[in-house]
Amino acid sequence: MPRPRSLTLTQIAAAALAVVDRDGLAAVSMRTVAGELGMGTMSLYRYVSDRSQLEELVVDLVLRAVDLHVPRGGPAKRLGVLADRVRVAVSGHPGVVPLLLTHRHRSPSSRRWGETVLAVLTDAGLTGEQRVIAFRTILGYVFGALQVAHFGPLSGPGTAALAALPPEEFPILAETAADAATIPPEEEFRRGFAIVLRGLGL
Amino acid sequence: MPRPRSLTLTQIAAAALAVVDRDGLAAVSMRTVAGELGMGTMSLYRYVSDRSQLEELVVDLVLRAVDLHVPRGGPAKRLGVLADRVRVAVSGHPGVVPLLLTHRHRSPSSRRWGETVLAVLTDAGLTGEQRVIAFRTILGYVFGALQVAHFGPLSGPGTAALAALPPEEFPILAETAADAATIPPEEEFRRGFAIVLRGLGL
DNA sequence: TTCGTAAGCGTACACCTTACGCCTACGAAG
DNA sequence: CTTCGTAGGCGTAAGGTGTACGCTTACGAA
Repeated sequence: MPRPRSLTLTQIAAAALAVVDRDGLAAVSMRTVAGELGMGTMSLYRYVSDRSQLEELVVDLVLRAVDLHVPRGGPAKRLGVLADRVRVAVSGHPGVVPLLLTHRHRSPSSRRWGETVLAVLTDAGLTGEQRVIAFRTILGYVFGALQVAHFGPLSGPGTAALAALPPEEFPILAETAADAATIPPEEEFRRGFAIVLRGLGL
Repeated sequence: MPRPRSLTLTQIAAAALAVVDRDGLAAVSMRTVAGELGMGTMSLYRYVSDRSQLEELVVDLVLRAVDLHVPRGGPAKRLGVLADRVRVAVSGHPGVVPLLLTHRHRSPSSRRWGETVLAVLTDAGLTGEQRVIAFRTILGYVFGALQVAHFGPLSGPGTAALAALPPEEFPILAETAADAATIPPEEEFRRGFAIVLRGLGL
């Protein structure tokens, strides 16, 4: 009966994500996103109640791109693939990393990914406290690795910045930064996750 | 010759931290922090160039409280203690977690902690790429665990919220949330870190 | 006592989120 | 085909934010 919606929440999220990718996270505001959609600022509030909810939508859109089909193979293989898919999805939108870190917990896609990971863990024979610890360790590593990859002292622009530090105060850090420069990000992520998996006995 | 400074950067950071602890991160602004110090808004800019730099100061203040004396024991014991000290320091100021995640890489205290961890790893016989991966995995876990502990679906308020979810879509997540409720945060952190250490062969 | 330097602050501006109320597009009912 | 109720879209405005600029003033050294 009433007038139908002209936009979906996904379209709104896509517009916000476009602004992030093009002009950076700092450029995101209710005005710029509304402008991206060709509508007035206040019209956005017909769809989202809040700026925070808009950010949530963006996070969910990025995480929705993660394929949740569990590949064939042992638990280690399965978990490795699931984790790496998150890395890939996020690496395509580096600007949203700060948003991911603070809004991930409210994203349905994030929860679905968690459910999938838990299914693999359960399938591998884990239950009770063991499963809780394993799950939280994996979660911690995956999002911690994303944090480190984008804000870390040994990755991306951080590595170069670190090399310029006083080597007398940070001798090993400087040396390690030099070593780190030769390892591509995916390899770092995968080898780090392999360590976690080994610790889990999978 | 000129008029001396009346405040130190540490005092500024402490004032900002006090605002965070009392009124939450959202309450932090140049005005409120200046008010906390009993000075005008613009006076703050004599000390920091930026809001971002103010946040950096807060992060560094929190991390400065981490004791960097390496305890006696094997590498696992040493790293476990160093990691847990970060957890303790941060858990006293939950409001700064989002700041930690985004500004950690510019904090000198954070770098000093990293140098200390690297020294332990070196002492344990790690070098080259192996050391890079080990370091980044530890870094990823520690800050990832902080992220998860404060924004996670299985911790703090998140656990209860999750239990209220549709169990038909997230059956294992709901079950795991119930299991998680009985494990105290320090134990989760320590056992998760133990998994990482085991994976590292330490 | 005088003077130069930098501390501290008042004002102002651009921009942000968002509350409120008007106009209008639309689909269903008559 | 007309009418009407609902909700979509937007203009305006208020309150809060970061910060540029320039004035006043406290202080230490000469």
